This record gives sequence, C-alpha cells and structure tokens, in this order.
Amino acid sequence: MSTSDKAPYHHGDLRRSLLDAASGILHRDGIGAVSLREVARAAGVSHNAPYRHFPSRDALLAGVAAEGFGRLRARLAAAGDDLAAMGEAYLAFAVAERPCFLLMFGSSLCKADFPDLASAALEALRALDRVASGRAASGGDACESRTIGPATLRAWAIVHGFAHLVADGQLSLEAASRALAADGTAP
Amino acid sequence: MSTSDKAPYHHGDLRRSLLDAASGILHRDGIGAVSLREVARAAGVSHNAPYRHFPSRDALLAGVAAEGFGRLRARLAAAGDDLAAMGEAYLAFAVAERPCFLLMFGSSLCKADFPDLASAALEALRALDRVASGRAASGGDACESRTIGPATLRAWAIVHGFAHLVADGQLSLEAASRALAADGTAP
DNA sequence: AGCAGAAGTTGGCAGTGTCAACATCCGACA
DNA sequence: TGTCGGATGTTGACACTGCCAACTTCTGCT
Repeated sequence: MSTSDKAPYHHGDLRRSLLDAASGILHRDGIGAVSLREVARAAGVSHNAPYRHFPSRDALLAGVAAEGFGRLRARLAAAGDDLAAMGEAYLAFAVAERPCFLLMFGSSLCKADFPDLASAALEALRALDRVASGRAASGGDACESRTIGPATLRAWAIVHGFAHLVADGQLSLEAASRALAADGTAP
Repeated sequence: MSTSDKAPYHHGDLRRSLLDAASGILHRDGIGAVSLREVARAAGVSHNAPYRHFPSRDALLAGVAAEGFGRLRARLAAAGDDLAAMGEAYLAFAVAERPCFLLMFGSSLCKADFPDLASAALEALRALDRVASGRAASGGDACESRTIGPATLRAWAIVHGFAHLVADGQLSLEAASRALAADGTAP
C-alpha cells in the first residue's frame, strides 16, 4: 500500500506480510494474541487468505519461530569465537525477543512436525557447537546427540537455563549475566 | 459416583475433581487439550460449573501447576541433602511429568497473576536452595533474588536447562543425566 | 487468445472462554 | 420447625477462534 499505489495484482508478498504481522502481534501482545484471523486482519486480507501460505496456525508460528532462530544465529555469529560473549548474546536475545524466544523453545510447537523449524534450530546451535567443542580440546567421543558435542551440551544447558529463568521473570538479566560470567563458560 | 450411590447434594468436592480431571487430560493429551469445557465434561458437570471454583481457565491451569510444584518439592525433598541426587530428581520429574513440567515453566501462565502459583514455585526451589547454598560454604552475599542464593542459581540453571532440553525432546534423558553428573553439580 | 492453476474471498461449522440469568440445595437463625 | 441467604450448579447466549468448501479473480504459459 506504500510502494505501489495501484493495489497490486493479489497482494505482492503475502507470506512475508503475514510473518511480519504475526511477529509484530507476537511481540506486542504475546503468543496468545496471535490468531490466524488477527494476523490476516493486520495484513489486510480476508480471514482465510493465510491458508494459501500456511496449512495451519501452528505452521505460521513455526515460520515465525524459524525466523527467530535465524536472528539468534546471527547474534551468536556476531559474538565471534568467544564462548562467554555467545552466552551473553544468547541471554540478550532471550530478553530482547522474549515472546519469540518463548515461542521458539516453548512446548506449543512440536519441532518434529516442522522440519524447517528443526533445521533452523539446529543451524543456530551449530554456531555454539563450533566454538564450544573447539574449546573442549580433549577427547571427542561424539555424544549420542550426534550433531552436537558434549561440551556444547553443557554450555547450552547453562545458558539456556539462565535464559529461561530470565524470560520467566524469575531472575533479572543482571543476576543471570553475573552468574553466567562467574560460573565458567570459561572454566 | 463410586463412593456414593445417591448423587450427592451438589457434587461433593468439585474443585478437587476439576483439578484431577484437568491433570488427567493434561498428561494424556497435552496442554492444548485442556479446555474448561472438556474438564467440566470429564468431571460430569455443566460447562460453567468450573467458574464457581476458578475465575478463568488460566486460574485452573495455575492450580494444576501449583500442585505440580508440590510434587516437585516432594521429589526434591526425597533426594535428601545430596545435590546431585536432587538434580537427578529434577530431571526425572521433567520426564515423568513432562506436560505438567512444561505447564509449570512454560510461558502460558504469568506467575505474577497467580500468587499461589508463585509461592508454590518458590517453596519447591527453597529445597534446592537449602542444599546448594549450604554447599556454597564461601561468602554469602545474597543475590538480588533475595530468597535464592547464587550457588542455587547456578545449580538451578544447569539442571533447569537440561530439563528443558530433555522435555523439548532435543536431548535424551540418559545424555542429560550423564552430562549433569560429569558437569559438576559437585565441582 | 485462452486456459490451468495459484491467490484471495465469502460463507459456514464446531468448538472455545466468558458473561448473565436462573434453579437448587445446604446451613444458620428465628 | 420453618424460612431465608448464599454458595453451588445449570441453561442460554455472544464474540471469537481454527478450519473446510465453494466461489471469484488474476497470472503466467502455451
């Protein structure tokens, strides 16, 4: 409606608009407020248009979550090869994008149902893995979760635990950040 | 309908029945299936009866979650004063009561809205705190989360992180358990 | 030029949470 | 003992949701 003044053929790029609208509502009003119809309304289309791009509400949410993992990955990558910095970045993401973080790691979406989501998640964690298992140095018996090393697992659990506690409001970012730094992601 | 054959006055003890029914549905079909109407149906009352005992669906879920924290507390207490055992117990709870665990630590319930829930949660963690901060031995500058010590925070974050990863199906219980033991809840 | 199919719309159904008004039954008080 | 207040449970309704089916409109390709 801004780039073109002629109301393009159909819409131009719904799907993108839907993802953006959903993301906006998610951050503004929480996951409970993200209904297919509300999203459609926000995108200016009829209540059934989303079904041409997403087979279900959960599929839309999975799309939003997958993009969230993309942003998380970017943040982790920006932290370079410093494990501690990555932990900070993880935490910062959980705070800055709390609703999305909760969506990404919440139970509402079964990752098995959405391969794209699962791979986006794995992709994000791989950054963490690269650094953490490089740091491990010692032996390398691949843990049974074959794509992620044991050192990563430990680092991930700590950071993820703090992130959840912060996201749940049970802990302040400062306290978590301090505890994280003191803990020894760098033992 | 079993203890009395006469269909008692009103119901006897709805609220208890509602909590049980909700808990049953939660564990059987997941949180999405726990609707006020379904719970009422399972308890054999009309769709509006629950409102005499819970002001909203979330309040019912908060009640279920609070009882979950009670059971978690019992498990932690049963682990005695052994921090490692408590970690195992925490993990075991997350697996055995996965749906309830996800409800308890999920984002759907805002603890600020349900004081009973919040206090039940705190009560459960206090057991962890007692042992962990006893273990800390060193200085004791109370962390800003004044009811929980910093040593607890760290232990909690690790255990909680693993529990979430397991509950999300991203990690097997065995792997988490192994990593947890190796990690050093006993540094 | 015209057509197959993608993209979007209208209408409808079953299910939900919540509110309001009504019925029933217990316990307390006269 | 009889009656009445309030707690408990019921019926009915409303707005909202996800999803399905049938219909229209537009597009890119032959």
